[in-house]
Amino acid sequence: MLSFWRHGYEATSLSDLTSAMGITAPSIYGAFGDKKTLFLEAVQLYVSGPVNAETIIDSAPTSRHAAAGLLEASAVGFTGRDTPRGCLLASSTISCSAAAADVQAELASIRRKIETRLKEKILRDTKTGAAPPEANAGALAGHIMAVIQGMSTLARDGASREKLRQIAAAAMLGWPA
Amino acid sequence: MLSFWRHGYEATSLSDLTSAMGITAPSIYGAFGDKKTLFLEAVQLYVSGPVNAETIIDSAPTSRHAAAGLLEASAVGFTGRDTPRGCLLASSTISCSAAAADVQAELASIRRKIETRLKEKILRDTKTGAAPPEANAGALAGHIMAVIQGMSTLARDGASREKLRQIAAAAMLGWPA
DNA sequence: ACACTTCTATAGTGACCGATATGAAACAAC
DNA sequence: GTTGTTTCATATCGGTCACTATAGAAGTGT
Repeated sequence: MLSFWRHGYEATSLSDLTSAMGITAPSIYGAFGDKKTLFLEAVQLYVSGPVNAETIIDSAPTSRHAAAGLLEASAVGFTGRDTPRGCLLASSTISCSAAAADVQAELASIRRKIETRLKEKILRDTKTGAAPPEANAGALAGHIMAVIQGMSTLARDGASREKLRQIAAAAMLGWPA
Repeated sequence: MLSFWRHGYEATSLSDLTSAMGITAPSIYGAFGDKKTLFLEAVQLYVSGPVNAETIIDSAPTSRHAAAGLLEASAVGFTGRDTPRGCLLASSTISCSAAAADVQAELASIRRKIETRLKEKILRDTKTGAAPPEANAGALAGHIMAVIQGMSTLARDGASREKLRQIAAAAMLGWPA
């Protein structure tokens, strides 16, 4: 999975996987079917890990806390010592061939779900008074998602955890109320 | 070049290029040397085109105008009718094999140059009074770059030009002064 | 001990990758 | 008209891709 994280879906070859996992190709195909399924199961592990977006959003008291929590988790998670830089979900199928368009769409769908969940959290806050009623929930959620995507690329380019934290702080400067 | 833009550096094959350019493989190698050089020349064309980051930054009256101008140019450029979605510079080497690490580093260097130029514009404004002296130039510039990176991915995922404009507006809400 | 199932490794499938050697066609010089 | 040079396409290079057919090893039940 680290190979998928580091090099992306298509640039990771079966021989990369066999040598990293310590098993041979027929075992992989017996257990997972094909490369695509193996990748999507790795993604599923990633997005439902101990620190995952849905949990952060749902357990936050307000949408502001949710946004800040997502950004902080990203700053930490994208610069881990024992993992590749950046985000598996954000970087592994950004550009790929037409043959992988369905995998790309699958990951885009996961990203959209996270954005929608954040947007609805903001919307609820505008109704309860925890956020100004005129706040543009779609724009705010989209902005946070864009920043997270960008932090992934910056982490891959070598940005430090502290730099990502400063970017997160700059992103939260415009949060309403 | 559109093939590089749409599918990225490694996912674009020589046969994609020959059929798109209407010439044969030996002609490409005679003219450019290899695939890597051809790609980097395409990137050079892209980043020095009629609407390019350096010009936007340098011709803006203030760093605030520069940031807003970069975001607006991104919203428009990433959703063009006759070009692939997103940004060639932001998406074509996000994840690639170890063999393309040098190409990846080259594009990262170009992105860093743009960020540095924006940061220095902000720094100058903090000295002339056009921006508050306590503004964190590095964080602000990094934030704008992250948003642009993220807008590229969102555009690829299908976000409309209007959606990107709203994200840009949300990103500028926190701009100081 | 023996038949049977399960698992995995060796070896190889056709297809495509980036990059070229080779030969034919077009053109310039005289 | 002949020669030398340049241009470009056909055909092919070795290598790697995702994937699998085959066969042997390990384990189980009786």
